Amino acid sequence: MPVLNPDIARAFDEIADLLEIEDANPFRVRAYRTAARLVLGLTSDLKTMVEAGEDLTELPGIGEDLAKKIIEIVTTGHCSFLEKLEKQTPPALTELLKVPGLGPKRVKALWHELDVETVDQLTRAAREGRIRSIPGFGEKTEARILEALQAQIAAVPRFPIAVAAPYAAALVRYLRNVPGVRRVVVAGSFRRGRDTVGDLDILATASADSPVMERFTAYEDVAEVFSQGTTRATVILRNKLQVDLRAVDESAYGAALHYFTGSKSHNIAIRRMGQDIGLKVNEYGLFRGKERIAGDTEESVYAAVGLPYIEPELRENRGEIQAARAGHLPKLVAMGDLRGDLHAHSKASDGHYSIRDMAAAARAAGLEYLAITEHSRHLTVAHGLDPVRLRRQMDEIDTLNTELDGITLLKGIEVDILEDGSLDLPGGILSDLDLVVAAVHYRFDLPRGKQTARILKAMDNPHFTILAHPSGRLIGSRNPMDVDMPRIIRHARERGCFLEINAQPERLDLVDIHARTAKEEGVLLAVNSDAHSIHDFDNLRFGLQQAQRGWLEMKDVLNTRTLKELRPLLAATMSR
DNA sequence: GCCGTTTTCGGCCCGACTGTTTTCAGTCG
Repeated sequence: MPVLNPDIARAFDEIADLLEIEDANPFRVRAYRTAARLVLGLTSDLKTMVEAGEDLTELPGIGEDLAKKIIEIVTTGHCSFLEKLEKQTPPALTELLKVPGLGPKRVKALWHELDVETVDQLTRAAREGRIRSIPGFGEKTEARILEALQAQIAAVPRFPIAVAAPYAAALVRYLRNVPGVRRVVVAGSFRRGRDTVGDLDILATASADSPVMERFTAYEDVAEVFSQGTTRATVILRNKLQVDLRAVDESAYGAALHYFTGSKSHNIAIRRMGQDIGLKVNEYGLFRGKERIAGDTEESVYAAVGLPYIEPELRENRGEIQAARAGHLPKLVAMGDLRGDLHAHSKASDGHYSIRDMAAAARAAGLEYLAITEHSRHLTVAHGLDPVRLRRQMDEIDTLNTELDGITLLKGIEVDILEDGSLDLPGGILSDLDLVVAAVHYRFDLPRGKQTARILKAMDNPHFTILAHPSGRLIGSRNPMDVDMPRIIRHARERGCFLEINAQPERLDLVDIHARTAKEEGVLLAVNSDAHSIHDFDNLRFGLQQAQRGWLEMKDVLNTRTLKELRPLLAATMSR
C-alpha cells in the first residue's frame, strides 16, 4: 500500500486536531496544519522525493522534525507520534471537531465533563439536555449543536464551481440593485477558480446607510439566516449552498477583495511580508501605524509589499509569491487564446446534436477547429462506433468540411482503453484519423499498479494522441482512479503525446496540481469541452480556469495552436 | 514546530459574530 501525499496530509491534520484538543501550543498546531496544506498542494510525490534522497527541509514549513515524520510515514506506512497521541486522546474526538460550532476547547470540555467521545454520544447528551450544564455552555449552544448534528446527517458536499456559478450570478445581480451599493463581486474559492466551492464569499462596497445586509438576508432564495451583523452576514440558500456577504466602504475595495479572495495561506504570507516592513494588513487596507497607505485596489495591496499583481487562480501559496518576487509569474493562458476543441460528441454516439450543429456552435464560441470524437464500440450504452460507422462518419466530415465556413472539423475518436491496455479499434482505421483521444470508461477499480500499467500500455499504441479525463473522477460521485499520475505524465513526455483537461463541470480532470506537473515536465495539455450538446462549449471557461490554476501559459496548451501549427503536432504522435 | 537583512530565541495574521458573560472566550473565515 503506497503512501500518497494526501495520506501524509491527513496524518498531519489528525495530529493537529489531537494536539489542539490537548491544548498544545497553538503555533505548534499551526505548523502541522501548514504542513498538511503544503503537502496537498505539492506537484511531486513525497515518497518519490524521499526515495531520491531529496532534502525535505527545503520545503517551506517543513523542518527537521516534520521531515523525519514524513520519512517515517512513507517508509513504514504509519506515524508513531500520531499513534502515541491516539492513545492519550480518543481519535474519535476529531470527528466532533467537524461539527460546526465545536472547536477544540468545547470538544475537550464535552469529553472531560460528560465523557462524550463520539458523535452518537454527543447526540444523546444534547437530546438529554446535559450539555447546557457544562460551564461556558448554555441552552442556545446546546440547541445549536443538536441542529448542526441533524444538518450534518444531510451533509452537503462541496458544489462543483459550474453548479454554484448561476446562483452566484443571480445574487450579484440582486445585490447590485440595492440602494447605496456600488460594487458586488464574488471572491473566495469561486474567484480563485477552484474545481469545487464550499460556500460563496460575496463582497459588496456600499455606503454606511445602505440596507444591503437586510436585503441580503431577505433574498428570496435564502432558507436560513445563520448570522447577521453590520458588515457581515451568513445565510444558507434553499439548495444548501452557504453564502457569506461582507460589506465595506468603497475605499477599502482592493484590500477587502484581496482579503476575501484568499486563499487563507496566501493571505497569511502576504501579511507576514507586510509585517516585515512594518505594515499591518487587514481587510480595510494596509496601515503604517494609523496611516493608511494602500488598499483601494488589489494592485496597490501587492505593490505596497513590493510585489506585482498576482492572478487569483495562483493564490494558493504554492510558490506564486516567490515567483512574483523573482519576476517569474506565468502569463496565464486566457480564454481568447483557445483556438479549437479536440473532444466533442454528436448524436452519432451519445451527443444530442448533429455534427453540423456542433460545428456551428463551436464557431459561435469563437473556435477555429473542432474534433469530432465519438465513443468506440465497447461503450455500447453510448452507441459507440465500430469501424464501419466510423468510416461513414469520416466521409461525412470530409463532405462537411467542403461546405462549412469559418471552422474546420477534425476526424477523431474517443476510443476505449480496454482492461488489458489495448485500444478498442484496430490500428488500420485509427491511422486514418486526425487524432485519437483515448479514455478509460470501465474497471475504474483496478489496483494502482495494474491501472497505471493499463494506461501506459495504451499510450504506447502508435496511434494514441490524447489521454482524456485522465483520472476518471466524477466530483461527488466517483473517486479518481488509483494511478501513478506523475509517472503517466512522464511517460507522455517520453512518448510525445498529450493529456487533457476535461472541462465538464463534474470532471475538471486533470486537476490543477497535476496540470502543473505536466507543465513542469513539458507535456502539452488540451483544454477540451467533451461537449455533448451545443451549449457545452460554455464549460471551456471552467476547464481553462483549471489550466490557469496549474500555472499554464498559452504555450503549454495544445489547442491554443493554429490549425496549421496543430496538424504536425498531432501527426507526430500518430506516425510511429 | 518553524524560522532568521532583529539568526539559535522569541516571535509566529487579523477581525467579525455569537453566546454567556459584565469584559471575554470560542469559533470561524
